[in-house]
Amino acid sequence: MPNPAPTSAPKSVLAIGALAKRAGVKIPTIRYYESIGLLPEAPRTGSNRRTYDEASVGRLRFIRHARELGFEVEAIRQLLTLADDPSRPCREADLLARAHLAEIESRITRLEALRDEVRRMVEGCDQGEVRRCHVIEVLADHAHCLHDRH
Amino acid sequence: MPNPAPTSAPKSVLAIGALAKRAGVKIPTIRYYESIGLLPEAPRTGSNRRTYDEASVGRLRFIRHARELGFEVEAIRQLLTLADDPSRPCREADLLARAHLAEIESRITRLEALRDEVRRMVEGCDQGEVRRCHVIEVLADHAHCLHDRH
DNA sequence: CTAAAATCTCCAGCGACTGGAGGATCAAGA
DNA sequence: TCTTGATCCTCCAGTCGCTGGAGATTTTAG
Repeated sequence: MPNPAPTSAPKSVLAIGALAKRAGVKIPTIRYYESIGLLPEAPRTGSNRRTYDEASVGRLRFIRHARELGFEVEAIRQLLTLADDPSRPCREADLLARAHLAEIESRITRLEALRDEVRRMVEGCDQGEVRRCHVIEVLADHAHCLHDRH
Repeated sequence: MPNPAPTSAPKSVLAIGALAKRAGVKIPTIRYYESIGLLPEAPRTGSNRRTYDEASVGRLRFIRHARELGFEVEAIRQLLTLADDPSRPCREADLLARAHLAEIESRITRLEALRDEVRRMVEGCDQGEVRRCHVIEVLADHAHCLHDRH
């Protein structure tokens, strides 16, 4: 009895380990995402193992990518809701991303001030005794700093 | 019965709340620092309240400042050990700070890549439907990104 | 004297995972 | 067929650096 669609694309049902590899996240992270509702509850095999498909890979990659871009889980939850309903206006996603952009820029600014501070600190060190150590001095007294806020 | 030293310079013994204000940290944070050994155990009054002095203000400011500069608690612990012994060569403090500087610079670089990504994402949005939303697209597919690593 | 403010200890929670214990199940080789 | 090792399951505890609440006590101001 010939198979109608011989070796027809193995349907690609993935175990959690395979999904983890494909999406580049650790297994416990996947279970964690499921537990907080970022991923839907995966269908189980008879022996209670989670099963995934290609769509899962996409969704998980979406999440991972958003996390790498620094989005918080709550923001991702909103983005996923948006992404799941393609007919909605994307203004919300846009606003989310814009807020995130502002946050990133602020972080960069603060880190640059910080970098200047630490650089000054390191450059002022004459490698002598701690007694005269610029690093220690600066840490002990904010007045040595150029910036009020780090 | 006259007091031998009548109101002689209040010795400036600080309660935890006063210390918190002077050093700019919250009260539970002070207790937390004590619990992890960043601050020594404070001497107590008869009624079990912690007491501090000017030196405590300095030490706590040192810690807070180092935290603001992004040092981890473990690094601060080391720095405090160094600062407490002014006769030691400051090479260790210098190395610590240099390692920290490298870390900061790396963070800035990664954040800049991230910022470019998100900026591109936002600028590509035509405010239409999610169907065509650049933000969603980029998040769904890393291939849209300029950088491999964020 | 009383009422409010400050402090105490203990414990739980945040976010975003990470890892281990102890047990079940699967896939492959001898 | 048996066995070994890999993979999976759940549950729970730990990470880091705090933060805040409950409930009890003590200090301070009016």
